[in-house]
Amino acid sequence: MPATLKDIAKDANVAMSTVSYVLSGTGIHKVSEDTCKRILASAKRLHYRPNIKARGLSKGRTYMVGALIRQLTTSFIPEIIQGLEKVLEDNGCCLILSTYTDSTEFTRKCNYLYQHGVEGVAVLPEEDLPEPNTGDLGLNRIPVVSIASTLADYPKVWVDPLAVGRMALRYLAELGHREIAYGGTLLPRLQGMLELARHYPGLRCRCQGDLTYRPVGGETLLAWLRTLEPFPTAVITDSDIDAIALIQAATRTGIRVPEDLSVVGVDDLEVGRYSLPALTSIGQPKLDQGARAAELLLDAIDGREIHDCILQPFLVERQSCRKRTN
Amino acid sequence: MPATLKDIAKDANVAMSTVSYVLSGTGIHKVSEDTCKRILASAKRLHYRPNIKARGLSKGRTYMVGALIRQLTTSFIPEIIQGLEKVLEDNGCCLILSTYTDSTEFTRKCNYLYQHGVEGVAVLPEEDLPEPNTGDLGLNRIPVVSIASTLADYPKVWVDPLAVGRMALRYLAELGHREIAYGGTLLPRLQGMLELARHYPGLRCRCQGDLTYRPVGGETLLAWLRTLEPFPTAVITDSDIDAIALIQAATRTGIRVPEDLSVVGVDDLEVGRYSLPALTSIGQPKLDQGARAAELLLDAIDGREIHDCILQPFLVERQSCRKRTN
DNA sequence: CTGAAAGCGCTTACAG
DNA sequence: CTGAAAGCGCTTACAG
Repeated sequence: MPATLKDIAKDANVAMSTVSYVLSGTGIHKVSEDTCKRILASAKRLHYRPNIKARGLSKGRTYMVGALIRQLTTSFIPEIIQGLEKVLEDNGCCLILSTYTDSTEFTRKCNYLYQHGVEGVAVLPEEDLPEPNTGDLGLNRIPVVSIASTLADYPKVWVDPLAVGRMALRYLAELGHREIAYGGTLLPRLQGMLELARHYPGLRCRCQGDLTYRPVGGETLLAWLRTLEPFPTAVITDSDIDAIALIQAATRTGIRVPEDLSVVGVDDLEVGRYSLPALTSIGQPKLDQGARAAELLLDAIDGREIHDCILQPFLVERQSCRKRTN
Repeated sequence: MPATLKDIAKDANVAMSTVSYVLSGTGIHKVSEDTCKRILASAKRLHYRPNIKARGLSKGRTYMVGALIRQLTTSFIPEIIQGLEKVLEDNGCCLILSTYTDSTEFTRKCNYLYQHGVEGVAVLPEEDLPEPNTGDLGLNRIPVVSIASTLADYPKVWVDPLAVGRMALRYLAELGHREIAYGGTLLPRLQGMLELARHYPGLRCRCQGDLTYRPVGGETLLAWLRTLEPFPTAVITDSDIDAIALIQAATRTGIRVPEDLSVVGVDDLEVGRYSLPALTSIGQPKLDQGARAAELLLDAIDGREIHDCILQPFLVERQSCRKRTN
């Protein structure tokens, strides 16, 4: 078993409090250099490592932060988590991972995290899923930050969706495209596109009639594109996954990407590099979102007031788009 | 602030110990039904939730387990983590996530996890990276289990590599292929292939001359294939990522997959579904590996003896292979 | 500059 | 059946 403060105190022949002062650094200035050295030596010799949870108990802290996520396996979540973890660790906290699949489980996991004593939690819901019952978290009175989501009740870290729409549209417009389809369902992104579209005479940007409906799979998206007259020369999807699925469906039916159709995805997922053609995408900062969320959480835990953090997307140009030729 | 045992005791007008007995369930039989009810009522009314870390302090436990991983973003790690987390949560423990990039950081993270009090740790090194200094973990005297790796010093959960090799080769052999290349570098997998190859007259399975060398990217792999005479009709790679990269390189140079070349990947990653053609792969159980590792860890923490756990791979047939025609 | 003491929120023999 | 007390490993006024 590990050495405790008491062991060190005995070994160095001083009071426990003195040991605490030097080993925690909180009162090191009021201990004589000599005593200090003796204590440090004992600590080293006995391989002392502070028991963080005991420290927490007396300071009313746990040094734990939770991450509540839908799916670790999809999309850009893992990178966000790494960003979170990095900043938390740098600040002496640890990250507890918790996943849920539905709102019942969400509630259970809130309790679970809370009982384990997390001092704050980062929520990462995915847009295409029903909103979790956030009351569960509010109940506990611990700071919450949502990441990459529009979850209403909490401070959030996210990427400006208007900028995403604008960036995708501008890229295609500059390539000469004038018949552009938006295959997604996010209103703010669409808004960004439409606002910008006005600046390009003759540019038409069309979307699906039912924006509450989320197309499942490339076939569905392709079927919708086929209803457009004329057939668009470029399409913007809501994610790289959608874009790749669309490319697969198109390729199967003889539509060539990018020769016949330019495709822009969103997220800059790793899979985009493995698709054929490699996918051009509007990327969103991932590590950064996690890191910023961690900073907000840490601030809130320290009692500081926090505000939403909006990050900007970036363009990743690969091979799925080309200049309009026809 | 949350209600404590003391609050409940005062509210229900009994001793703290009595409250502890009923709320923790450890002595509920020795408390009268009436007292019991009063306590339960108070607890509910004051929204009592036990402070797990305080409980842990007196029981000498922390109910925390760590996962030490190289990269959360690649490969099948996220699914393994989900498997870990599920079983841990079911057993009242929480999962602390920690990532490292090199052996210095590995050491730091070991200390970090240890100081936070984890009772055990699951290590998930990736094969293509230098082995971390596992002594760091041993020093701490807490149980360690390695997952999906050959890390020597610890009990492990992994997939039988011979079976992986056998399964890939059998599949291609049954499709009629006789000139098969193994583009990976894992000896046990190769061994599985070669053992099985004997049963197919005329089958030749070739590998790279330097098995310590890990080909980077599809171009490199393709270049190696081109040195073979005759050009193989099928190739087995070490991962889906390698396989997809190879397919991209091949496609670019006019080699059609699967018409000219059948390709089998390993891991059954999600990206395999998005590649063109969709990738046939030897899958490995992921959630299961995580779950089994968690069980082992929990057993070891309880002081039980544990043994390696070997799982079997499975075949996921998609479109990157076809019957040999030439 | 140093130490005895109380407290963080729980558990668990031990006595009654 | 119930309660007073000590202890888990730390921190931090407070007194000397």
